[in-house]
Amino acid sequence: MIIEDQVSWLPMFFKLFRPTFYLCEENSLLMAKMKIKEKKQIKYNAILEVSEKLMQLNGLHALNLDDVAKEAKMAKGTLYLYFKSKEEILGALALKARKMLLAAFKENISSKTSAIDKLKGVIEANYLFYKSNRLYYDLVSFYEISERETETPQMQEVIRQITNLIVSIIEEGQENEEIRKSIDPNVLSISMWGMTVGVMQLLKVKAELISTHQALTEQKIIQNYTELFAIGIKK
Amino acid sequence: MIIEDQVSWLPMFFKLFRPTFYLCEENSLLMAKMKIKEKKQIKYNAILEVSEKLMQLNGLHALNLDDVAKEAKMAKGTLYLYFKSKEEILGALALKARKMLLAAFKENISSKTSAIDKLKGVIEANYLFYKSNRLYYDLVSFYEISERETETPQMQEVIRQITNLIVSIIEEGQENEEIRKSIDPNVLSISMWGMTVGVMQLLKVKAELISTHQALTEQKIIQNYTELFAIGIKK
Amino acid sequence: MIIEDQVSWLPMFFKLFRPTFYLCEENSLLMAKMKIKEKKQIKYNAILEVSEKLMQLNGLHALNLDDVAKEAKMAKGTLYLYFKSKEEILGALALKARKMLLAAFKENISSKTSAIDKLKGVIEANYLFYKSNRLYYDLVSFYEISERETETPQMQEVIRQITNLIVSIIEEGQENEEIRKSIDPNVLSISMWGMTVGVMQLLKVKAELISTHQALTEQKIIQNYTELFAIGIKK
Amino acid sequence: MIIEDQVSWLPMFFKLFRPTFYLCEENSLLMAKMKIKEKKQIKYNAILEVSEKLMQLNGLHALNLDDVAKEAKMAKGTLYLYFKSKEEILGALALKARKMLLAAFKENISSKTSAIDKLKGVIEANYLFYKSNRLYYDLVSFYEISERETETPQMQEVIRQITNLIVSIIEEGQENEEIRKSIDPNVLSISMWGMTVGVMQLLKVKAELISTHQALTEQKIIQNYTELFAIGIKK
DNA sequence: GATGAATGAGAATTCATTCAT
DNA sequence: TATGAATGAATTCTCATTCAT
Repeated sequence: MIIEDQVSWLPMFFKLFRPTFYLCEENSLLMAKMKIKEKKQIKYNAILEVSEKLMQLNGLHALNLDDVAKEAKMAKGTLYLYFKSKEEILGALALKARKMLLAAFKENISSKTSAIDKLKGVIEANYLFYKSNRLYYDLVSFYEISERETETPQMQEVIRQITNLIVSIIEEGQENEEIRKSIDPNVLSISMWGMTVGVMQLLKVKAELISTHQALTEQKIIQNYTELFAIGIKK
Repeated sequence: MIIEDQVSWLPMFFKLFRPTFYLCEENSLLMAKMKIKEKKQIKYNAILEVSEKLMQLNGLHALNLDDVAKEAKMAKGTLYLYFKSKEEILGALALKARKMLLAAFKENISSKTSAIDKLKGVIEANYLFYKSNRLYYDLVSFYEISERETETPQMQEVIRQITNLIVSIIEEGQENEEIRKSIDPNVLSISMWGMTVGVMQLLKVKAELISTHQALTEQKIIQNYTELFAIGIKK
Repeated sequence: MIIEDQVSWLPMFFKLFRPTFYLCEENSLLMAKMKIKEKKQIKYNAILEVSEKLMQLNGLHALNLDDVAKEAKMAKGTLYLYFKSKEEILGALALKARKMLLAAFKENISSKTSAIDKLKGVIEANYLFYKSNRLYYDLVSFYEISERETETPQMQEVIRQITNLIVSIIEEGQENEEIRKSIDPNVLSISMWGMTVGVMQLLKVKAELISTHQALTEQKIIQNYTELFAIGIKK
Repeated sequence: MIIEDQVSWLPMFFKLFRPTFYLCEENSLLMAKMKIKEKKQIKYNAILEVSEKLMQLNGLHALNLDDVAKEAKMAKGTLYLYFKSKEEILGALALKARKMLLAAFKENISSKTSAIDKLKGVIEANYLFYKSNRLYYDLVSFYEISERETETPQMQEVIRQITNLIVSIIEEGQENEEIRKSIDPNVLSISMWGMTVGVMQLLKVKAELISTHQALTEQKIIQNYTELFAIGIKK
């Protein structure tokens, strides 16, 4: 590196300065680098935030890079410095959404002791996530219900973590004699994921029907599903 | 139109035929009307058939009215005499798909005696329908998992019939002491629909994952889901 | 067809009118069809003319569909009703250019009797074509000097005709003992084509050099090339 | 720049070295200047090498400054310190290509004694150059067949040298009574250049046609052209 | 009823060049 | 010198819908 080279012709006694020198050099370089990184991160985030905002206004599919650029006060080309394609923007948000969901699961589980309560907690967390982060929920299910070829390894990794989390709860439940041992944890994990996403999706799509039908409320449906699931897996 | 214009220059003596013409007017008018209706129906169906064919070839979303018109040997404008919009074509096919699904449910149930077997039959029919009519299944779930503002009353009606069918099975099961009475049939009906669609969707989206994971097969997942459901509702 | 059907219930005596009727019908239909075809042709030509004009102003490569649409007072989409792509516009003009060149060859040859004079005529026609139809010449050589994958069969056909024309002149010359028989007509035909295009291209590219160099004129170069060629092939 | 800045804070006693430094100043300044020039040259060359490499991979027209910068491990802006524009990079490479071609001519001629053999040698060298340095050949002909306003004096100079070389061979041939004296050497030189480039271009563009046509091979065409040319100019 | 030409707003992506640091 | 983020015009192609005939 440039600096090293220069240092090599510095007279011996000058090297006394090196410690201080390096400290401030290191700091200033580091700070400069950090500033640049931060700036990049800030713009990166700005694009995501604007995209999110626009999607919240107009829906997942109406996202349009012209609008994003305009709203983010950037040139359209600039977007492409941060994301290779529109798809990548969606992907980044979907990744974020999945991570949020995983975090929500972990959070909701942490206070539970029995395996079945934990699984109920996962369903509940899913529901709460859906209720409080509609766009993010949509992003999760968008990639979950459509066959995108564009799922990145990172995105798959989060799903894997979610799956593993559920599988480990199930196994724990089987060891504790809470859950029937005849059920393969992998199979249960995936069908639970399907059922849960399906029920949430239904709440979303049939929101109007549900709100007008006296016997139906979101809570009742969730509760019914949760109980049914719990009974179904119990020993 | 050209023909009308020509008729207008028909010579006087041609009007002699009018009396006879009038005599059979009622019938002929009816017949004419029927013919017209039939003709309309024929074209209407032709458009749907062509659309279906093209969607089967290229997928749900690749449908393109230029191609439909060309394939149906009509002008593009003609399509708009039979359907207000592209959306309406999709809607009509989705309606057909729902009707087919309802029929499949009824068919599969007919041989079953116990309520729980009937409900299992519904799940099975759903799966079989998914396996054998991919496009129609897609059409059902496309409208089921996305919030289309374009669901027509007719489409809702079929869903109502499906719901009613399931509700009545559940009620029958409760009377027979097969199914726990604490469950509200309406609630169960809707959550069953959600779960089932969700699990099917998962099979579709995660097909690759499932096929590469040794512990997973479509059958196992379906079976696991079905059993879990059956146990969950049993008395 | 509609018209046939109606005719079928026309009373006998009305059929007397048919001849006249058909005549005018036929005429009017034909005329309508012709009008439509003509209209299409007019627009098709308009697009080509506008493209040609713009290329003449800004060069072959600056052609831009926005400008074409604006200049032709059409919507951009309309262009795509007449041409599948920008490439096709270029191709159509290049085809026209090749046809014009072939015609120029034939025209210039027609008055010549000896084979060598005919070949000289081809070179001369090439030069005259270049001088009087610069854009078209560019279009010919654009496709001739760049490796387009987009040469259509039609375009290749014209080149084939040009080649055949030259081959047949050479063969004729060999029969007449004008041209050495040791030369393969196919080989000569193609190298003649290469040389000629090359010399023209040079005139074009080095126009400035030529005009400033006292010993050089286009005519001298062409003449020198022509003679050299003639001597080179003579018996 | 960083280095300058640091030097400026060097402690006083470091200046003791300055006398010595001054003694050799003239030299060192020269050396420094040379080093700077060399450094510049190194980067300049690096850019050209990378550009060449990328063009060899993807073709003449696919060159893209983003890629160049990345591959050369420079910032994109840095490219503009060494070249005013992308065009200038191409120009520099085209100049190199022309120089290589001139060198190839000289090399191939050196062993020949008769003027006609030398001219044949030029054609042969052209063909060999085309066969073995495709990119460079493309660069030569790209500037030779398209009217770039960007031909620099340097580039023109090389062409002048090529022309002079050929002119002098022709004159030599005329003195030796090998070549007809009626031909103006300047005219012949330029038409020979045109023909030769044209035939090579044809080999390139019609490569497929040639390879599929039984009567045609590159060698036959070149040979036919060469002979025809030789006969055409012979006394 | 039927036609099909015309529309024109989109939409995604590229890239040579500039310029503040 | 060197950087590299930012620009933004440029460009091709699509397609649901309309409307004059």
